[in-house]
Amino acid sequence: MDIVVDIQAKEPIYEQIYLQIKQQILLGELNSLEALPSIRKLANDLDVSVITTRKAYDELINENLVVSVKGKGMYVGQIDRLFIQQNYQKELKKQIRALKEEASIYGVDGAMFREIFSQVLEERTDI
Amino acid sequence: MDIVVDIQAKEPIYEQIYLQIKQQILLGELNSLEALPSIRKLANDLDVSVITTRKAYDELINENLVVSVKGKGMYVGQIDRLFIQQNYQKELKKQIRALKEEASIYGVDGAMFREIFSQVLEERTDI
Amino acid sequence: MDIVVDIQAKEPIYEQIYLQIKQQILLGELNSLEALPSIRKLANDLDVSVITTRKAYDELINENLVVSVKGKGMYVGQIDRLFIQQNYQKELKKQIRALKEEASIYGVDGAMFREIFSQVLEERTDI
Amino acid sequence: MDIVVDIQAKEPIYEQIYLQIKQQILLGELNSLEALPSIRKLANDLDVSVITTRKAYDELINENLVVSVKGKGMYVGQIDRLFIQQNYQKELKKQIRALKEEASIYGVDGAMFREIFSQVLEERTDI
DNA sequence: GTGGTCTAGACCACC
DNA sequence: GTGGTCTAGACCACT
Repeated sequence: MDIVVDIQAKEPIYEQIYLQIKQQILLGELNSLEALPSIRKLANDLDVSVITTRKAYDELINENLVVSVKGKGMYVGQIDRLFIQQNYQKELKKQIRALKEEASIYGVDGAMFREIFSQVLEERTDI
Repeated sequence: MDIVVDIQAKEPIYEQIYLQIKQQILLGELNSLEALPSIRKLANDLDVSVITTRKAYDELINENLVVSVKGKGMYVGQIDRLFIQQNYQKELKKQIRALKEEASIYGVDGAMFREIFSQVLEERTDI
Repeated sequence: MDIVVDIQAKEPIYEQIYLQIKQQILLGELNSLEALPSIRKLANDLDVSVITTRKAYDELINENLVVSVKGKGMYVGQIDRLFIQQNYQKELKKQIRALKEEASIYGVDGAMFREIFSQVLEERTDI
Repeated sequence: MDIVVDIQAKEPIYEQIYLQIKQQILLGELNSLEALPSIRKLANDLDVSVITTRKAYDELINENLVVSVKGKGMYVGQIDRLFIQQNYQKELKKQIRALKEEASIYGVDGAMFREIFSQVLEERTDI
């Protein structure tokens, strides 16, 4: 489990932890039913408070990505990738809409927006 | 000057004010050197505290969009729209890249991303 | 009399007017006993309030650069250039000291300060 | 953290605080990521309002000299001293040029300017 | 009248 | 405990 917390970032620390675990689960780096570090151990490793790691796990449990087994620890849940992806698509649309609206403030119209978007999509992605 | 504040929104009030004035300046609805409502008048009109309108103006001054003249009032600064738009385009590209990377975590590949993007762009924007 | 007021400048308007008249007197562009525009005319020409031009003239009178003749108007005073220059030298030293102190904050020591100073002094001044 | 505020000084209190913290950061007396006193503690120690210390910190955050971490406190940012010093040197040159030009108005020519400058540089700085 | 500075409170989210 | 936001007052310099 590689997790890095950036104290300078504007997102809360618990969200950084939450996002990184979520990402590793979705990418298949952590497999279903695999054990995760305990709240206390993770807090210790990252040098943050127990409350912070608990909050991160709470969100993951809430989204069924992680299951907590009393007396044993935290485990990666059974993932329904299709469901998650569909949910994400709604979120993605929202974000694109927000971007488009912001762009219009700066005088970037639909055509220009599409052009910029295409440029980015055509960039080589390997570093 | 049409400014609307939603006291229930999660964005700070001063940010709402800041964004709306910024938008009107960037869109050219307010011209360079044109007078803006005074801190007190705006606070009164919007029924918020003087500190809140001041903070909004402070940010605008910080970005050189507004100049404050002691004893006279607030004025729209001399804006280089082209420069601002070019800077923004770089920022926009960064954000699209981040979105694309995030999407790949959720299993949304380039083609699907482009498809979702097109759907959003074709939405009617008036509502 | 060419006077320009910059509403965006951070110095008060009365000070801008004061400084420009003072400069023209010191440079000999305005000669001793020459008539100056009245407070009201100047206020009108510059599109500022009478109070503002009065304040500028008050300072000039205070420094004996201008004399006000009741019922007639404002006139350039008899200038003691040597006295003014000596006074200014004290002011100049203060400013250089302040600059030097500020420089030390940024890690610019005496030698570096002298070097930068020399570079500026050797610049061609025309243009 | 030694900070002294002079309530009688003409500079705003928040600026005094801002300058002294900035100085200590730039001089390396405070290291990157080191914790700074909290807004409340500093306000208490200096016997000024919380708003005043906040404004000082706000300016420092604005210049990326300080980072604020919600729920934890204020920390010294990661500073690129070389970059800052180089930027400052440009600013310093501008100021010296302005001073030189002002001096010429008062009849202080290049040689005299250099002489006055040398006198100041040779003053002992400890007092 | 205006903006610039300052005070003494308050509630919230986060750690 | 911390910083982020907000309120309702105040005095000053400038126009």
